[in-house]
Amino acid sequence: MAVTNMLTDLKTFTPQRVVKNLTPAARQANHLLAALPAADWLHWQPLLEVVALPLGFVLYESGQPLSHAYFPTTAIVSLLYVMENGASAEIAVVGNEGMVGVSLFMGGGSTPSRAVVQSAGYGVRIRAATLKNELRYPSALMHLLLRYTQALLTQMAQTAVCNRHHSLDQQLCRWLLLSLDRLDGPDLTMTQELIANMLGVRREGVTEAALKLQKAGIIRYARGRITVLDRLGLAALSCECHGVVKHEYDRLLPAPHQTD
Amino acid sequence: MAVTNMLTDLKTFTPQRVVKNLTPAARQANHLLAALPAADWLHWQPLLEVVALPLGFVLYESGQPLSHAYFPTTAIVSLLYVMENGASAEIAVVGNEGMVGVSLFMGGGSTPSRAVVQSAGYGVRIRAATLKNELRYPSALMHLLLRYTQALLTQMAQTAVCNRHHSLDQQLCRWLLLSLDRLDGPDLTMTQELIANMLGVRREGVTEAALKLQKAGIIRYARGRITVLDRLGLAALSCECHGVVKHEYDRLLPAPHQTD
DNA sequence: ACGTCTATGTGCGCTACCGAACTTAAGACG
DNA sequence: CGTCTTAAGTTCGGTAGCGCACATAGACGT
Repeated sequence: MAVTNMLTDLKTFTPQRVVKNLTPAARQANHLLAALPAADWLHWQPLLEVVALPLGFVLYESGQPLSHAYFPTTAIVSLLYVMENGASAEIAVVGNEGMVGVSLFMGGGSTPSRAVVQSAGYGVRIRAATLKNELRYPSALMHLLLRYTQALLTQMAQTAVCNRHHSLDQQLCRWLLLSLDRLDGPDLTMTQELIANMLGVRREGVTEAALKLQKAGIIRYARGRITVLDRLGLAALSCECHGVVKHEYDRLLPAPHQTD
Repeated sequence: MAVTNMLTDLKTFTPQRVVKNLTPAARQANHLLAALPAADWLHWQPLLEVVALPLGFVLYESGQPLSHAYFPTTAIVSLLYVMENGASAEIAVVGNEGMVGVSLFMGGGSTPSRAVVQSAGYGVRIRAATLKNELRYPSALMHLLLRYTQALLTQMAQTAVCNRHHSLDQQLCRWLLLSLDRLDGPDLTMTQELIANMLGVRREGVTEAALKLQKAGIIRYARGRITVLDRLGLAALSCECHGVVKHEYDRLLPAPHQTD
């Protein structure tokens, strides 16, 4: 098993605190926060702070207590599991639709996985103790987070099934779609090496799969920059997994009702 | 991809209502119920009923609203995902340590997976509407269930990783250990065909793996009856996955404090 | 006792993916 | 401008698991 794991070699950045206040824009940028009733938002707002999340930043480490919960806005975070021998696999992706650190309100305080920033950007965070304290009684956010957790559960289940039954080609398509859903444009900054770590396969395998996609005119890429040219083509080549997960997210977390 | 799926061919039994009242024994038989403070138990007891769960009984179907939540006592339930082409894979196992139907209190009401009785036995159930209603406000059971859900999350994540990285041999060991943990004795009633469906592999693959284990004197089996002779041997051949999951269950759901 | 299921064992060619070693080429940086 | 680093492409032998076809052998009903 490949013990080479780029992710473990990356420097551990500390996130840059951003001093500017939470703008309404920052709120709208995360679907969970955006879905909060206005009254709740007024309550939560002073407890939140915007932080930069650089590529490779580790939000929490396997088994370690979480210091904060994060609501990504423009960043994408991978939940990944690193095994004893160093091999890794992504078990879920979190972007502006979700939250990192569900174990905080589930009661465990930690999980045997690691959260790493897969695509640099910004997020909003809240102190672990604060969140725990605030969620002792039911609230709109609590219910929202529970529904989100169920969606996360679905994503993990689907990952398990996909790992078992689908080809690397299909999984690459699924992964690209999953990332695309959480980004603004069609471009992602991501080397094949990193994708291989996420999928838990060889880098060479990703190269071959990516070549096929490029030859088919579905993506274009060079040196860590991938552009998706044909989203529908991707979806056609992907396994059902992406669709199922997306559908479940839509069902559980309907488009944020605009309360501003 | 194998479209043969024994599980879909099994007759759908209706569970036999058991008239006798909930004895203290029935409560102790499920760890979650056993962990409830005595006062809470008095509250919940009249809402529960004991049911027989025969092999192959479907507790809930993918995407369908749940009618009840189940707390297995002697039965074991598989959460499994059936794909469009009929291929299947188990994403988690639930025995007397847990509960089937977490989506009820997570808020979704359904999940894109199926719950099937993998080992016949008994369980305690509660009506979906009742549970939902009772859990609108925080309670001991709610916190317990949330912690349990986090353990389930870990199990799913580990399944995903295991599917990716470990050999069929190792996975069979993991699966046997997972089942053994939820049974009284060292015997399980289970054909290789069914195990193959759970693991999402060929029946022949299971045959070969099982042969190795039998030749090594670790298990003995014949026609749907498997006896584990050497649990430590199993654990030695298994991947780390079983240990990680068990450890996390123990951490999140400590041994029930005896309140009777 | 006989035929019939059903569970298990076995062989065979095939494919996807692995592990390793190497090449090529595009930025980065002096 | 030349050098270094890193991303991506290529090749090759090995292997785990697949799909398929078929053999064997308990269990069980009549």
